[in-house]
Amino acid sequence: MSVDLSKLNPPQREAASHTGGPLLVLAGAGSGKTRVIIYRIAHLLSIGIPPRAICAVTFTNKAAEEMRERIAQLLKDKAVARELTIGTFHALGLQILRTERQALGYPGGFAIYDQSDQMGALREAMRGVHNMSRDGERRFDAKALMTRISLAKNAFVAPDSYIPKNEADDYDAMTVEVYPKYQEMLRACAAFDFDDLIVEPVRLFERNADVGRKWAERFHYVMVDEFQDTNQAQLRMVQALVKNHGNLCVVGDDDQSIYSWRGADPTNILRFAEMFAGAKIVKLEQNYRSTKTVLAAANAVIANNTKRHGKTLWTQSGDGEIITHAVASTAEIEAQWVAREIRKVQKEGRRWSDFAILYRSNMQSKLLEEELRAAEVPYVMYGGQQFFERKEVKDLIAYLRVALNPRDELGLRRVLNYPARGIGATTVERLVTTAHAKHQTLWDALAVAENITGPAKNGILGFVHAVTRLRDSLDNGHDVVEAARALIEDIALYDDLRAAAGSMAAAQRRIDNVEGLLGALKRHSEKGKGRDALAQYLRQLSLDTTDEKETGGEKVVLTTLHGAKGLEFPVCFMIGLEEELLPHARTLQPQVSDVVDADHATDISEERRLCYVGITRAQRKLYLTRACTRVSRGRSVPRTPSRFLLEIPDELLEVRDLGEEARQVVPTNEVGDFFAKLALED
DNA sequence: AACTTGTCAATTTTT
DNA sequence: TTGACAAGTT
Repeated sequence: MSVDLSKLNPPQREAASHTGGPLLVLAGAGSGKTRVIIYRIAHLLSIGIPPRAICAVTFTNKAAEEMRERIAQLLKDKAVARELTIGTFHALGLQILRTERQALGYPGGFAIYDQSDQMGALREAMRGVHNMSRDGERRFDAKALMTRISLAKNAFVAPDSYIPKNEADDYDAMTVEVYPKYQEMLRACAAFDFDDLIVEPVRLFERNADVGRKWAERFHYVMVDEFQDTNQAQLRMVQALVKNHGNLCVVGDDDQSIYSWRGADPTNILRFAEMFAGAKIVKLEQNYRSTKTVLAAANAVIANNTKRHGKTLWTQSGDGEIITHAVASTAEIEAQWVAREIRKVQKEGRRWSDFAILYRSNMQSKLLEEELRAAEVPYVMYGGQQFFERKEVKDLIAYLRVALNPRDELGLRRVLNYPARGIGATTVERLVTTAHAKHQTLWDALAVAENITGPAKNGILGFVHAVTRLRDSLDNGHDVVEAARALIEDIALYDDLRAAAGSMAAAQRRIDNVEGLLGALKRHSEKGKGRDALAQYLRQLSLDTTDEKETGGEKVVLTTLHGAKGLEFPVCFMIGLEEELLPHARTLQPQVSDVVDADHATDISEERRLCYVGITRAQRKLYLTRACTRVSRGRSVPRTPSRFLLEIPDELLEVRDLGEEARQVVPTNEVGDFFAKLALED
C-alpha cells in the first residue's frame, strides 16, 4: 500500500512523512492540519506500522469521528480505519480505566459523573463544612469552587496537596477543605468525574509499574490534535504513552489557544521543543480559506501578542472584498442592521447557511434573535445548554446505574424521590446520617426500611421494590429494554411526565426522549449482552454529549467566538467590537471568585486570540460591528471601540456610519412596543 | 410540595 | 433589567 503525498504542500508533506521522534506542527487557521494528520496516519500504515499501534487523540467526539471517516475514505478501507485508536482524551482515559479496573480496585466497575452529577457531589461535600450559610458569613458559589477543584485536578494537584496560593483568598481556603471531601464522595460512590478520566490513568501508571509499562508499549505512534488546548494532566498522560520512543506528533496553533480559563496550558505548545528533546518543528502558514484582506487583518491583530511561536498566514487567493466596519448608535440598531444586511446579501445570491454571526458572550444573542425573527431570517444557535430537556433521560439512566451499582449514592438520591413518593429532604437526611454512622451505604439503610415508620415508609418500600426488580431482571439476563419498560411501568414515569408537562406536546417530547434512550439501548444490546455490557454503555453515554447541531439546515449560524473555533463561513459578522465586551470586562477587572494567578492569567492576550479566531473564520467577506451606546442593567452606557479594532490597518476597512440610515427606519418606542407585543402573542 | 419573596450577579464550555 | 437560586409561606 502506498500514499500519494504529492497532494500536500511542502511543509505539509514534511510533517506527514516525519517518523523519527517528536514533531510539532504549528498549523495556522485554515492551513489543512486535519489533512496532515490523515495523510500522516496513511503514511505510517504504508511503511508497515500496524493500525493497532497508532493512536490519535482529539478533544471532541465530532473531531474524532470526522478523522476516522476521512481516513477510511483515503484508505478506501473501513476495516483498517476501525482498528486505529482514534478518540477523545476522555474516551482514551475511560478505555484505560476500564481495561485496568481490576488493578484500580473497582473490579465491579464504576460510574462516570457528568457536570450536573459533579455539582451534586460538590454541594453534598460542601454541606457540613463550617463557615457557610451560618453566622451571616459569606456563602460560596459552588460553581466557582468546582472550577478551582477542576483546575487543581487538571494541574495534577492531589486533594491532600492543594496549597492555597493566597491566604487572603477565601475561595482558595474553602477549596482546601472541600476538594478532599469531594474526592472522598466520588470514591464512596465508586464514581469518576471527567477530570478523573485523565488523572486517574496517569496515577495508576505511576503506582503500578506493570500497567504503566503495558500502556507505554501499546502505541508506537501517538498524535494529538489541538495541542494548544491540552492541560498538565493530559500532557502527563501523553508523556506516559510515548516514554519508550518519543514518537509523538502534536498539531496545534498557539494563536488559537482560547481555553486557558478551563485549565488548558499554552506552555505545552510553547515549550514543546524543550520538553521533547530533538523535536522537529514544522509551520503550516499557507491558508486555503480566506482572502488576502481577511488574513492581513488577522495577522495585524495577532502580531500584538508576545509569547508566541510567530506565524504569518499567506494565501494565493486574491485581495477579495474590503472589511466593513459598521458603527451603530445603539446595540438595537447594530442588531437590526446585521439582520437586514444578511437579508440583502442573501437576495443577491448567498445561501442563509453562508452567514455566521459571532459574539463574545451568549447574552448578546438576545437582541439578534429578535431582529432576525422580525426580518424573517432563519437561524440556528450553537451552544447553549439543554440539560433540563434531557432530565428525564438522565433520570432513567440513574435508575439503571443504581441497579448496577447500589453504592452510587448520588444517583440513588437523584431518583429516590422521583417520581415523588413522599420521601422528603428530612427523611433522606435521616437515612443518610444513620447509614453513615453504621458505616453502611444508603442503599443498605433503605433495604432494611421495615424499621422505618412514618409516611415515607411506603415510598421507600416501593422504590426498593422497583430497583430490586430491575436489578434481578438485569442479572437474570433479561433484555435491557424489557427490564427498563417494566421499571417505567413500576414507577409510572410517563404518567409523571404527562402530569408535570405544561402541554401535551411537551409531554410527548419528553416521552419521545425516553423512548429514544430505549431505542439506543436496544441497538446497543444487540452488540453486547449482560450487565457488564450495559454498564459499559452507560459510561460511554455520559461522554456523548450528542449535541445534534442542525448543520443540514439552510440557516444563519449564531455562535460565540469560542463555539466558532474550527468552523468557517463565506460571510462573517463579528458584533460588539467594544471594550469590555471584547476584551471582556472580566479580563480587565477580575472578580473575587476568579482564579487569577501566573498560571491562569486572565490577560487580554487570550481575548486577542479570540478576536483572531473570529476573524479567521471568514472566507470571503468580514463585517466588524459595534455600537456607541448599549443598555446594560437597565441603563444606557456609552461604549468605546475595541482596542483590537484599532489594531487593524485602516486601508483594510471601510467605515459605515449606521447612525442616520438606521435612525430613519427605527420605529418609535410606542410602535416598537406594539409590534413586540404582537410578536409575543403567537 | 407548590408557591412567593428577596438577594445577588451579570464570560467563554467540552468531556 | 433580567435571571437564577435559596429561604420562607401557604
